[in-house]
Amino acid sequence: MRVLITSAIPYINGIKHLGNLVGSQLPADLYARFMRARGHEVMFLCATDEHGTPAELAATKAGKPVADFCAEMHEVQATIAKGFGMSFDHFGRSSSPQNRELTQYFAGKLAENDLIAEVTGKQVYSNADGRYLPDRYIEGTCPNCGYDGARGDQCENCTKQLDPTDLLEPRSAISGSTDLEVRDTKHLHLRQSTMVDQLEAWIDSKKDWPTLTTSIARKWLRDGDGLQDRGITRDLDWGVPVKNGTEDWPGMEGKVFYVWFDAPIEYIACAAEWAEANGKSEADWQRWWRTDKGADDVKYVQFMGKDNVPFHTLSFPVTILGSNEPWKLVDYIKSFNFLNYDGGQFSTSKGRGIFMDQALEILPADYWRWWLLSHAPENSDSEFTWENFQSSVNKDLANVLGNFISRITKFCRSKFSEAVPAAPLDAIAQERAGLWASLAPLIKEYETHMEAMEVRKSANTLRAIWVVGNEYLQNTAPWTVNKTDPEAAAAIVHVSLNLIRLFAVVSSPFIPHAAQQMMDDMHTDDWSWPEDESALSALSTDHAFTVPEVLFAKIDDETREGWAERFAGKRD
RNA sequence: GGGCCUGUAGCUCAGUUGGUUAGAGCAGAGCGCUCAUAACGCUUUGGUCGCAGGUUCGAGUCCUGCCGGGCCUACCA
Repeated sequence: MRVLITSAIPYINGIKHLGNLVGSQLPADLYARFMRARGHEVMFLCATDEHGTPAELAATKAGKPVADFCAEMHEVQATIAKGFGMSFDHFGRSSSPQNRELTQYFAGKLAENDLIAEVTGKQVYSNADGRYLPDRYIEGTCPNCGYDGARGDQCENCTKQLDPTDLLEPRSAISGSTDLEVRDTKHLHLRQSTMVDQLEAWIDSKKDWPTLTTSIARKWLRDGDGLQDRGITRDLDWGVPVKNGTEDWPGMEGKVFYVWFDAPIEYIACAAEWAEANGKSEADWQRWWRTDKGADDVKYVQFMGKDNVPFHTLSFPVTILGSNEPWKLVDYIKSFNFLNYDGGQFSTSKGRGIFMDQALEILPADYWRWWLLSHAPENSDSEFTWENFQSSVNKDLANVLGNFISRITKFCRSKFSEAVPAAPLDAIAQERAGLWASLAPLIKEYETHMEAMEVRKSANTLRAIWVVGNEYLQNTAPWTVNKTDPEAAAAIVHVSLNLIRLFAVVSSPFIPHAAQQMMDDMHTDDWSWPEDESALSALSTDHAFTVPEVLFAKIDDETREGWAERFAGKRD
C-alpha cells in the first residue's frame, strides 16, 4: 500500500499559530513519518495557499507587489515548517504554473460535463479602492441593532446575517471610502446541488470517518435548502485567470478563480511541482493521483481543522467526481477541533497566542510537537496553558524519557565503559525476552492507534512504552546486582542500551529531532521497526555510544511565568 | 433562530454494540530505590459520570426536557 497524505494548505498572509499547526500539518507529519517507518511508500504534500483578497491586502500593507510578497512569505513558512520537522516530500505553492494549468483544466472538464453555470449577480465596487469588495470588507451600521461596525456578511454585535446592501452608510473596510456602488458582474457557479445524492451516498459509505467530518458534511448537504451552488470565480487581479481548459472564457476576462476552487487542486498540482523539482516525469506523479495510471493501491488521507471540512467533503469532491476522469478521491478525512489559548482563542488577526516562529525561538520543536500532539483537539476543542505545557514537558520528556537514557548510559559509563558491555549470551537472551514481553503488547497497541490516526491515544501508549524502560531498571536494579554479579548486571545494561534505540525508532514520528539525537548518541543508523525481540539486539557487544547531553531540559517555574507574561498580549 | 459537538476525580482525558466493585496520567499521601535531569518504581486518597425525568432485569452509555461550554451557519480563508 502506498500512502498519499495532504495537510490543509496554510494561507499566505502571515505566520500560523500553534492552533493552525496542530490541526493539520503536525498530525499529517506524524502519520507520514509513522507510515514511512512501517515501510510504506509515502507522498506527503503541503503548500501555501496564496490567492485571494487577504493576500492582496497583506501585500499592500507590506508595500510589496503581491507576487513578491507571496514568494517571500512562502519561504518564511517553508523555513518554519522545516524547523518544526515537517517531512513534506514537497512544499508547493498554489500560485504555481502547474496549479494554474490544472485549475483551468478542471474548470474546462466541469463545464464540459454541464456542472458550471454562468450567473450574473450584484457586487459592491469601491471606486476609491479600485476593486470589488468581498462582503466582509464592507462595513456600516447594522439595520437590526444599530451597531456601526457591522460587516457586510454579518453583524458581530447582534449576529444577524446581513447582505452588504442591508448596511446603513456602508463604507469600505479597506479605505473607509463611502464611494461605493453596486455593479452587475458575471461569475461561474459550481453546480454542487446536482450532485447531492452522489455526495451523500459517498459520505454515508465512510463509516470509519471521524464524527466531526461526517456531521459537518451532512449538515451542509441537507441543512435548510440543501447544498447550494457555489461561486468559483472572483473579480480580482491575483489568482488563476479564468479559462475553459486552455481556451479563453468569453465574458470572464479579467476574472480569476476563487481561492477555494484552486486551493484543493493544488494538492494535485503540488505532486506535479514535486516531479519538476526532483527531475521526475509526469508518470511519476500521476501514479499517485490517477487511478488509471497506478494510483489504485494508494490510500489518500487528508488532515485539516474543522473549518476546512465543507470544502474537502463537498466542493473538492465535486471537482474530482464532476471531472468524470479517474482522479484519486480522498479515502479518509481526519479533522480536528480548535486549540484555545489560555482561556480564549488563538487569533491570527488579533495576534493572540503563540505563533510558530515564536515557539521555535523559545524551545526546540520536539517540545511543542509532543505537547500539541498529546493534546490534539480530536474530540472537542482543547486548551493550551503554560502550566499544563510545563508539566507535560517536564514529566513525560525530561523525567520519563530523557532521564531513562541519562541513567542507563551514565551507569554503563561508570561501571563498564562507553560501549555495550559483554555478558553471557544466555543471560542477555533471558533479559531480552523478559523486556520484550513487556514491550510487545504496547508496541502493538501503539501501531493500532497510529494506523487509526488516534493521536492522543498513540501519545499515551508511547508514553507507556517509555515507562517500561524505567520499570525494567527498577525491577532488575543493575546497580545492586552489579555488586554481587557483574555479568548479570552487564546483561541488563546490554539490553537497556538497546532499548534506547528502540525508543528512538518508535518515538521518531512524535519527536524526530530527539530521536535522531538518540540514534546519533548510540552511534547507529538502524531505524528498523521493532517486530520481535531481535529489535533489542541491534547494538551488539562492544558497540560504542556517547553519553548524551541532556536530551530534554526542564522548564522551571520562573521561565514559565516569563513566557506566560510575554505571550499574554498581542504579538509584536 | 437553526444545526453539530461537548459536560466523567482538584487538572487533562479514556470509557467499544447498555452488563458486576467507573479507569489512566498529572497533582496530593505513604513506602521503596539511590543508577539518573531531587529523577525512577510500587501502593494509595479523590467521582450522586452537568441537572431532572423516562425506557430497561440493568443506564456514564439509549430517549425527553433543562443548565453550562464550544463550533458552524455558505463572499475571510
